[in-house]
Formats: sequence, structure tokens, C-alpha cells
Amino acid sequence: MKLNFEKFKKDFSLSLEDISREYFIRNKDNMSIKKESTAIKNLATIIQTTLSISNDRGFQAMSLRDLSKESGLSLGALYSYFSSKEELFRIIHNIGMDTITNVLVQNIAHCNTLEEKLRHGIKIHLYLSELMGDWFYFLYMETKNLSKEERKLSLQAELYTENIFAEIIQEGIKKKIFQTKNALLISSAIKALLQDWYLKRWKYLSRKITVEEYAEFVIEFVEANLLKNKK
Amino acid sequence: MKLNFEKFKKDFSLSLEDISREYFIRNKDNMSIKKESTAIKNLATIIQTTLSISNDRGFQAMSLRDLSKESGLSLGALYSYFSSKEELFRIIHNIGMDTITNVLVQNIAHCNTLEEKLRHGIKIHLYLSELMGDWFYFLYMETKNLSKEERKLSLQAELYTENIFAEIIQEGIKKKIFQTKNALLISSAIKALLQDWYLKRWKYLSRKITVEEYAEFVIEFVEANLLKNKK
DNA sequence: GTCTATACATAGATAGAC
DNA sequence: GTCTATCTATGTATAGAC
Repeated sequence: MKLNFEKFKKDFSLSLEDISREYFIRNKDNMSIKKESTAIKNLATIIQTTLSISNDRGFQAMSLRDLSKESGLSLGALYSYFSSKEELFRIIHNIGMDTITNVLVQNIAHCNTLEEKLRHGIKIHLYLSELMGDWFYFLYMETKNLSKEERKLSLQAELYTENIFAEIIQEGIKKKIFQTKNALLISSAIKALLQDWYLKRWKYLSRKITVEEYAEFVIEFVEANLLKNKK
Repeated sequence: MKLNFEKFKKDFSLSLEDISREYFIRNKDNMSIKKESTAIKNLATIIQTTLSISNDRGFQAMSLRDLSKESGLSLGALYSYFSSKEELFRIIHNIGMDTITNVLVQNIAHCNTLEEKLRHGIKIHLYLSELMGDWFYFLYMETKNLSKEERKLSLQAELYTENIFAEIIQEGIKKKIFQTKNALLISSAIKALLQDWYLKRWKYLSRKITVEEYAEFVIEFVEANLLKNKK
């Protein structure tokens, strides 16, 4: 089960329309828009535009007039898709969280060896963030807009992914495959390196580093630590 | 020249008052406040409060009425320290950039060996971000508020620090002390790990990891790569 | 379902008394 | 130098025609 970005991309069927459709189906009872096709089309535009403006100037700095102009929908129309700017934020935030964790959980799955599991996890995370970069960036940068309670949930997501790696490493230590005193710190370092990829896209893009290359680098970088005295 | 946090902290004399004083002296001709002692005192409060609110809710989300309330100065008084909210941002941003780069440049200095240089650079960066965490966080998270032109300058600062490490590593490769094909990627990874320290303080704080421990970890982590087949 | 026009609240910024 | 009161612009949100 050799995994590369091209394959992942091809198999990754989730489009913005799919995400919008899923949301519409789940919530159509509470929505004033009834016609599925237009609802999905417009939801997709609204989300896309919001992500794009927010990632440029910030969600707070985006006025609904901006959103109206850039999405092509009027102010009035916008308000039939959400009841307040705050709700718009929550919708996007929740959809994003859910889809991302779902894809991760589904994909970071059964590999034969622990080494493979580790590599696989790193690649999946990077590949996904490559395809859903604007979501990742949005979720990272706009946590401020959440309430204290909601923030906690958001932080748990951070810990969740970190923990996936921590468990792999812990198990590897038990089985004497990996060697380190800092399983948790290494997991948190992995997380930081994975995040750097989507937080600094401008940098890696301008240096023409592909996601494959970066993945290889991270894997090597981490393994050099876990397999230290073993080679 | 053994470097540890306690020593660095003790030697690090730069207080918020000092920073405010420096700014006042440089700009007093353009300022309506003339009395040095009050100017400095109030500047310090304004900056501190702005950093604190911004790092919690975001600069955009902070209204000047918020700032007025939490700083204890009236709206009118605030406007004798800056002429617009945008200027307030630029002042803090510029002061922050300048002081941080200055301290870094002054401190990341002459060590005997390249290995020491590398370790020293990592420690200084972490120690400084420990003492000026709110500035670092602010500068990282609020770049959005800058114009396109100013953003470029800000990105150069990122590259600047990265480059310090890149040069050390490059030289180390030449002298066959370090071994890697990815000098630049490793530098960028170092940067990411250093940033993680102040971007996720809540995490490291709750795990009771000290800055010393984290520094040691980063150094080990990086050296495991650079000294790979050497041990 | 979508538009335009408009109500209402809050933001940034200034004037003038103390 | 600092305050309160106020102006003006802009933002969110709604009403009602089409």
C-alpha cells in the first residue's frame, strides 16, 4: 500500500459541493431555502468566498458587504443562508472540523508495521492539508472568534491528532522499534511541522517544494530521532 | 559560556518602560504629550493592554472603547498617543519587530564552534520568546492587518531568522561537521519548532514543560539529523 | 429566492470643557 | 493632559417589493 499524493488526490472525491450538500441535507428543516440545487450552489460560493477573504484579511475584518460583493449574492440573500455573522462562522468552523477529523480518522488506518503507520499518518495529514489548505488555515487562525467553551473543544482537536502520533510512538517504544524519552514532545513536534506546511504555504510554494518532498523530509527528520542508535 | 534561561532573564534588562521610553524619545517631536514620565507610563499601559486584548480576541475585534476601559484611559486621552487605530497597530508592530530583531542580532553572536552557534541560536530565540511572548504572538497572528507592501517586509523577517540557521548549517556542511541534504528545510523546521513554543503556550504550560527542557529537546531533535551517521 | 432600501447599533474619530 | 459629549461612517440585520 504505497501512498503518494497523486493517488490520494485522485481518490479524494470530497468537493466543496459535497460538503455543502451534506450540510444542507442535515439542516434543511431549519433553512428557509428549500430548493436543493440552488442551496448547495450558493452555500458553496458563500463558504468559498468567506474562506478566501478571511484567510487574506481575517474573518473579523470581512464585512458582510464585502462578502456580498465578492460572492455575487445580495445582503438579503446571504441572510437566508445564515441568521448572523456569528452563525456563519460557526457553520464553517463546524463543517471544517467535522470533515477534516472524519477524513483523518478514516484514512489513518491499518498498516502492517508501526513505522508504516507513522509514515502513513504524516503523509495523510499533509496531503489532506494540501487539498483543504484554506480550511486548515482558517481553523488555525480564527479560533479567536470562538467562545471560551468552544475554544476548548477546538484545542482538543489539536491534542487529538497529536495523540494519534503519540500512541504510535508509545507502542513503538514498547516493542523496541522506536527509541526516545520524549514521545509526547516528538508528537507535538510532528504536529508543528505538519502545521507549518499550511501556515507558510507562500514560503514552500516560492521554493517550489512539493508536498511529497516535504513529507519525505518530515519523515526522515522524525525517524532520525526515533531510530537514533539503530542504523 | 554556558547559557541558561535564568542567566538570560537576569541579564535581560529590557522592560516595557524601556521600550516605551525609547519610542518616546525618538518621536517626541511629533507627539502632543510632552511630559516624559506620564507619556512613558501611559504608552506602556496602552501597549500592554493592546497586546493582551489582541492576543485574546484579535486586534480587529478590539474596539477603542474596550481599550479605553481596560487601560483606564479615556477615549480622548488615547488619541493623544496615536492618531488612528491603524497607527496604533503600526506603532506596536514596528516597535516589536525592531526590538526583537535587535536583541536577536546582538545575542546570536560569536561562539567558538558551529555546534555551539546552533545551540546558542536556538536557546536565545526560545528564551527571548519566553520573555516577550505576547509580542511574538501578536506579530505572528496579526500580520493580516498590514498592507501588501508591509506584509512583504514582515515575511522577510521570518526568512531572516531562518537564514541565520541556514548559514550555520551550510558552513557546518562545508566543514564536514554537519551532514544533510536539506539545510534549508532543516532551518525552516527549526523555525517552526521555535514558533510552536510561543504559539501554543497553553499546551506546554499545561504540561509543565520548561523552556530549558524544550530548548534541550529541539537541540537534540535537530542534532539527531545533522550528526546522523556521526555518533 | 433574491433584490433594494432602510433601520438600528456600534465603531472610529474629534471638539471643547476642565 | 484628560475627560465627556458628540459627529459621522460603517457594520449587522430586517422589511417588503418583485
